[in-house]
Amino acid sequence: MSRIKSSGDTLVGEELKAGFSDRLYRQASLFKALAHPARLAILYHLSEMESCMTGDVAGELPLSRTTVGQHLKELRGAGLIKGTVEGVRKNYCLSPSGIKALKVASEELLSRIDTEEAYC
Amino acid sequence: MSRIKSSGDTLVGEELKAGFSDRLYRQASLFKALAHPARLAILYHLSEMESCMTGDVAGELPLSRTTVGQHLKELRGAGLIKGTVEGVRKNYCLSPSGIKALKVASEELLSRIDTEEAYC
DNA sequence: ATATTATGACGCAAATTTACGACATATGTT
DNA sequence: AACATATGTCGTAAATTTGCGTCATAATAT
Repeated sequence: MSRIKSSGDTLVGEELKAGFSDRLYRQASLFKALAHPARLAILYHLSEMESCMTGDVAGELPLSRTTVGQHLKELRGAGLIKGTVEGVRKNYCLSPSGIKALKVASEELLSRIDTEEAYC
Repeated sequence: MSRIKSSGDTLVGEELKAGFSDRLYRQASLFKALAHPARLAILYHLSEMESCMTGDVAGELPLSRTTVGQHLKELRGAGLIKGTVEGVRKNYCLSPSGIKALKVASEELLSRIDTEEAYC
């Protein structure tokens, strides 16, 4: 690895990792946020509920509240969801801008690699 | 791992993991294949070259030949690329069916979570 | 003030991923 | 046959991810 992992992590600043372009790193982290069934489940859940609390989701998934909290944190870090405090609880919902970024990234990738025939 | 990784692998068997639906697991593994800059770089490279050898890609990336080989293996496992033997070397290229599956998966996800306004 | 409730943060263990060097194998060359 | 070339496999080390229990904190309720 030898990757320099700073503190902020969320949307901070993409610091000089090994040798790939920032764009690749950015795209990869968006997809990484989708690379776990629990996170996909959370996104789907949020799309149906329009908003919900950590405890809520935890009840729906085969995972502990703490673990769900971590996945929520990662989704938030990727910018795909955001949360607002509402008294004791926190309300999470999909973040239009993050979803948009994901859309752009996947469209860019797919438009480049989409092909009808195999060359080998 | 502990995953039974058979030969054909791609859409094989999805055996009993924790508690999410097979569909979520399948989608997640497709996205996981895209969750590393090196793998994205390989896909982009293949889209430009139409086909290429392991050694080739390794030359383009800041990684050893062995490591690139592992990433190629993962992409192949996800069904996104395939390779044909050509004498001493192996030729890799994008796999239309795998790309198609990815396209379907990301379209499904995006159509479900796409939203104009934030609910919190 | 004292419970109760909902969360995030911290610490830890197990499982995975990532990266590589050293080998083994197979195909062409000379 | 002896060599060089292109790959895949194995073993290993380091870094990350995943999952979860335990605490600390903050907002309500009693």
